Amino acid sequence: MKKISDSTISRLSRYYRTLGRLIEQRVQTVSSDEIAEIDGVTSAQVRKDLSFFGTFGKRGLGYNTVDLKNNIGNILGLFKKWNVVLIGAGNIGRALVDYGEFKKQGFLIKLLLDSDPEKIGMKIHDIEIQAFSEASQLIKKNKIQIAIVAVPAYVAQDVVDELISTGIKAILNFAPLSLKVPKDVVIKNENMSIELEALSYHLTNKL
Amino acid sequence: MKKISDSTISRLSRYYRTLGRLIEQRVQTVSSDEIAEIDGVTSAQVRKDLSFFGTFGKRGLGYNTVDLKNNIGNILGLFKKWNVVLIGAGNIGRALVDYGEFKKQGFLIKLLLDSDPEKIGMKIHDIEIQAFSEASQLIKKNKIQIAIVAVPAYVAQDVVDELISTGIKAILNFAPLSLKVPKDVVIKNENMSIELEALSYHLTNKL
DNA sequence: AATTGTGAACCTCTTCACAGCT
DNA sequence: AGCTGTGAAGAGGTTCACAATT
Repeated sequence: MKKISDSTISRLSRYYRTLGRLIEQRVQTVSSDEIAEIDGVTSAQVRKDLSFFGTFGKRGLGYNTVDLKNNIGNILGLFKKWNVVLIGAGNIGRALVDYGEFKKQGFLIKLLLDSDPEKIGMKIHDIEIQAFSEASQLIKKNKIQIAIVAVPAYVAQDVVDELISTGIKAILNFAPLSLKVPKDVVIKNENMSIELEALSYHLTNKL
Repeated sequence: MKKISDSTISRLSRYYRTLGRLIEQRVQTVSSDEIAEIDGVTSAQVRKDLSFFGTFGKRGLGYNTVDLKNNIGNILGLFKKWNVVLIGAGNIGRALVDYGEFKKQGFLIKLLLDSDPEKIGMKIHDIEIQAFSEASQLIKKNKIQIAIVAVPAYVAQDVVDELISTGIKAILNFAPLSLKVPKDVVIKNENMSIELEALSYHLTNKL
């Protein structure tokens, strides 16, 4: 399949949510222009993004909201269930377990690992914290496909290396540094500090 | 000043962290090649990013780590203190207050606002939760410059409109939808679901 | 000899504009 | 008449490659 840009994928996620809200409002048909307006992009962008994957609209009429949402859901693989391991039971880790949104979308946190002996055996929402040293067998046993890394920066690369050696191919990294992964592994970074620093930059230089 | 791309700004944040780690390791001089290698970009990219703001290196020698870190810190405005209001004392809000990293970097959460009467008066780490209805005067009194929005999607646009009317020009949004802001306001989105969905896409289509 | 700083070439993503359906 | 789908044009970002400097 042709290489699709990251920006296209993240816009598809946004259209998907937008369609969800439109459907809640009983809207049955929508034009690329309307989606574009809601999500702050151009209508050509919306049509181009969709065109990489097929033709989902009717000329002259627009898109059926329910159909388009299902099509995007399929493209993104959102109707599957994904088993997730979360490494690091600190503040961020805890918030992520609490955050119900993931579960609703099919990302199931099955495993909670930490290296701190004090934390092992404790539970967060019915999930018991287990030792990171057991990662390899637990990840296999629980058929985990996605890892969320919420550990301090100085151990993050080691944790990721270990995860990759157990066969994990998709990682969401919260540690504030760039991690090295082989090119068959996808890693996405979530870094609140970087976004805050972008705000700092704009306040400093634009005003 | 020439328009600098968002990607340049976020790479500068990453170089800044990398330089911090190098300095901890007593490294005094670094080449664009070494920074590039650590952060997974090309050396030309590093030099080009820096060139928008000045010339910080010595040909043949590279960059002094401490000087370069300070220069980038100044560019990003990281040596200022920023007063931050956090709207929404739910899971994410709570984790953000707990997360000590912000404070270290000069982002001071001064104000915690929520609309839930049950929560008002409660404290998180010495910060009392106050009513969002008081936003306007509290934001002015506390000289707040940055708002972090961690409220449910369906109220996020109203919250943001209210914040903008009080004069806020920089917003970090955790609600999973696109928000409309005037063009003199900077808004950055932090959306874990979108990154997870990108992982879902890659697992679904690449394997 | 090594490494920066940068114009030019290159590549990728976005927007335009219009033919083609409904 | 209205709106999609898309090739072509345009804009923007990245990499190349080399003169300039230490």
